[in-house]
Amino acid sequence: MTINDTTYFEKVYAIVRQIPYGRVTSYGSIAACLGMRSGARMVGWAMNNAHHQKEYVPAHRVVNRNGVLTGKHHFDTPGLMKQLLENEGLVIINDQIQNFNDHFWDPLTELTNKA
DNA sequence: ACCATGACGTTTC
DNA sequence: CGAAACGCCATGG
Repeated sequence: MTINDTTYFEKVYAIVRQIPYGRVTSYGSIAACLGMRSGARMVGWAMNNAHHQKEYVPAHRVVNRNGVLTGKHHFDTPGLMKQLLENEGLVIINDQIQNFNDHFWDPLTELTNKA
């Protein structure tokens, strides 16, 4: 992947790794945090590469804008993502996070305010 | 160098 | 309100 260093990939990983326990975020928010308007696809793509990273990336905490586990199929097992999220106290119904907005963690707001 | 694809998102029909 | 098309940036063939 020619991943030398300064790639948006690492930025995405950095954000995803900073997602608190029991919290979730969306690709678009991460993309926006990186400065991309609609680079959400790239974020998802980065997640795909996340599996290549030596450091574990809680990709299960990253879902689409609808709070749907779109990428669950990309995990080791289709049910792993849902299992992990439920393990964190989240409620998943039909591959969709209930009270998604309540568990939503915005990197822009959280990181900007705290950092 | 060009075309096709992708774990998304927004706008239009 | 529901579905479809387009847009975005980057990677792979």
